Amino acid sequence: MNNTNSNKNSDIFNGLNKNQCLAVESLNGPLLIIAGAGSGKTKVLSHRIANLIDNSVLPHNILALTFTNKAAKELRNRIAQLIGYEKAKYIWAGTFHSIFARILRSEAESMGYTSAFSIYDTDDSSAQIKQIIKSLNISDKSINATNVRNKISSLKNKLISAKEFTSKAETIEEKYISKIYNEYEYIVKNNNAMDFDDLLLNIIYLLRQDKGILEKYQKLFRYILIDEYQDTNKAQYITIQLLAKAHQNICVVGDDAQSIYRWRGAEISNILNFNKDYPYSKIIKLEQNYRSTKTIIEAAHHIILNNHHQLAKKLWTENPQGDKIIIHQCADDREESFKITSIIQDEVRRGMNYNDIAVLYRTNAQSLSLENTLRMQKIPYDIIGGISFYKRKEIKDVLSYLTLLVNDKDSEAFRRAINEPPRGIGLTSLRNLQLYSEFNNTTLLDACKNIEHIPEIKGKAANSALEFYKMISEYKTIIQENCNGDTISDYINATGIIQMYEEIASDDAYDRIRNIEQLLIDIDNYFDENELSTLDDYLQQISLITDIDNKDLDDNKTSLMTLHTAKGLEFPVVIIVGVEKGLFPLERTRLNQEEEEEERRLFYVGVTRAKEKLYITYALRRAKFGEISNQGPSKFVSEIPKEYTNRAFSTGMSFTDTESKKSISRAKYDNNVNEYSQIAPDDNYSQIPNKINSFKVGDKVRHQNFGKGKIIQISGYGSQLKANVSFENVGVKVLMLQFAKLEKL
DNA sequence: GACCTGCTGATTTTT
DNA sequence: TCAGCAGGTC
Repeated sequence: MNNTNSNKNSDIFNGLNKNQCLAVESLNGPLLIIAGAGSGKTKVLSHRIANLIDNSVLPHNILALTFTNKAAKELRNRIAQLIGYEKAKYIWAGTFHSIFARILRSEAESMGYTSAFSIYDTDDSSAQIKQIIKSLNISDKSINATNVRNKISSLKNKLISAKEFTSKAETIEEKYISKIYNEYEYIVKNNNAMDFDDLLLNIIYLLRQDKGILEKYQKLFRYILIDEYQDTNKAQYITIQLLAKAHQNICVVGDDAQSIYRWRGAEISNILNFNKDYPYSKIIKLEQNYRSTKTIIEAAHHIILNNHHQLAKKLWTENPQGDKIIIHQCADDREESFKITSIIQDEVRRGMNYNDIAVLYRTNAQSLSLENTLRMQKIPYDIIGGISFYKRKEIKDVLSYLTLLVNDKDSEAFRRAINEPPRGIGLTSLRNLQLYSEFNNTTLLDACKNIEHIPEIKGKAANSALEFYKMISEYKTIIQENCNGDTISDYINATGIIQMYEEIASDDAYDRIRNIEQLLIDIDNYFDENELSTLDDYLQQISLITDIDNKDLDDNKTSLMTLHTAKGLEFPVVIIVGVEKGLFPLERTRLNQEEEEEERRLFYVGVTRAKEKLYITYALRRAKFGEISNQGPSKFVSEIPKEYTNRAFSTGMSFTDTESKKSISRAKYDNNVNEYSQIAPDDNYSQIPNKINSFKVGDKVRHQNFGKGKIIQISGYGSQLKANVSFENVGVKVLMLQFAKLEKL
């Protein structure tokens, strides 16, 4: 094939600038594309892939890796638009984690896993580590599960195995960590599970363990494209090298100025040294920005100039000059919140929609006081990020029940499921089950099956352990034969978890039931759409998606999110808040040049999200950990040349109205339904079957578990419709009609 | 095994 | 300030 395209397909090159064309044309050999913010990176990637296919490369020979599902989805859509879905679907386009999981699944046996291995998220890992700390009897205060998990994760990202770390460990703390790390490695493998880091690591082990396998994938992935290359860690870097070694058809796209994940192992040197790793590489710079006004681009440029380590480039745009950046100094965080709401209101009055506006902050904690004010002023908003749906306790519990059906080795899933609802199997019984299973080399579930051989567990505990086993194995058969929304729903009902929350009957419990119900609806939809899929397909897929992937930025709501989350997005109006000393850049980065540069890149990312208007706010006083702290504007503010800014100062108004603040400040965590914020996926409940509206006081009914009873009171409305039912055998229960499946007698 | 209380420590978090 | 959890009590 020619390196330059002779038979230009007009669609592929339509609307591309010179450098974009160059990038799309250069098909063979190593290529580094430095793509500044808003320079059409995804466009270039998708058009380059289309061009590969236009030059007779088969879709399944192309590997395109991104960091987020969102980026992957967008890339896939754009490719499909260019070449049609039929061809596009064979391209290996996805996140590092999902593509690697897919490969590992098909090669699982050769690595001592089954293809239904579980994928542990950070919470699962932490829980497992907590368990290990307990079992090793480590009482050292400095050893806590989250810290150890982070430490182990960063070791894994640097490809340092437990064994290797053990030989290096010097301090007492390191020795403890190496002990935990060894145990963790062993247990997770034994659980037939991989954590997020393992997905990256095991690929390397797989490719290194067997030359045949390496060659197989080198041949398969003849053309490799990597998005956000500046964010790759060592494991990803090595995998890419292994795969690209033979053919060197590797194209990486990135922007060192937007590298903001150093703290989780990203090595900016990977992009800075690309031309050393691949000596014959071509470098193409995309410097024309199509997103922002001249003012914003110029300001961003001056900010990033303060960083020393970077690749030379200068973003420019043909867009209009645009408005100046407005910097608001506020007396305190209360006033800042009001300022933000008035900015939003003004912009809406001028014709913007709420969803044209984004508020970006450095730390999640900042969203709280902001939310209060937004609610009071009736501004519709949506928090992006934060607590994920899939991390909710009840969701994880239900998923654990499902996991046990496909991976009975998963002790983490077992531990979650066994006592939710409480079955009278406490810590002591659990420990005995564990001892038995370790001694006899069986799963915990098998230990339940053989409960009669464990004399330490008797009575109620023994009985319910056996029942637990029976339930799991019964549904394992049912769901293996017939995997769909109905059988799974039956199973979850049989576990008693919904009934448990019905009995608790608090608002919180009803929220949890609704979340479970939402999950069951999702599962039902999944199996409707993917008839050939199995339960482990579903579980692996779900374990790699995040909340953000499901957020609908098209809803007419203002988005609130951290600066990190905002990467890759754009909004006509952006408000960066809390740009003050000690908060942004964070206090602890003050004396560390590298960390400060990363904070500056984060600020740069924030600024370049704005298309038309940028606001920056800071407060002179802020409540921090219950104390008032005084600070001035961030040094970043003064790095923007004055010619691009307009400054506004505090009016000196004082806000003493703290009552309303208190009453709603918890709402975020309470997951309340309200008309201004969509935190839980509540909207799907607007379609309530009419059936439940037909119940009235005095009706005689039957409940699956509670038997016969009579409705004595009805309260709530819509999805919240509840009935107080007096049952013949179990007394009065409050039930949500939507889920109680009451039968009219 | 479930519940209460008092202590601790608190960045960012693509997967 | 305030959520999460370890450790004590019933």
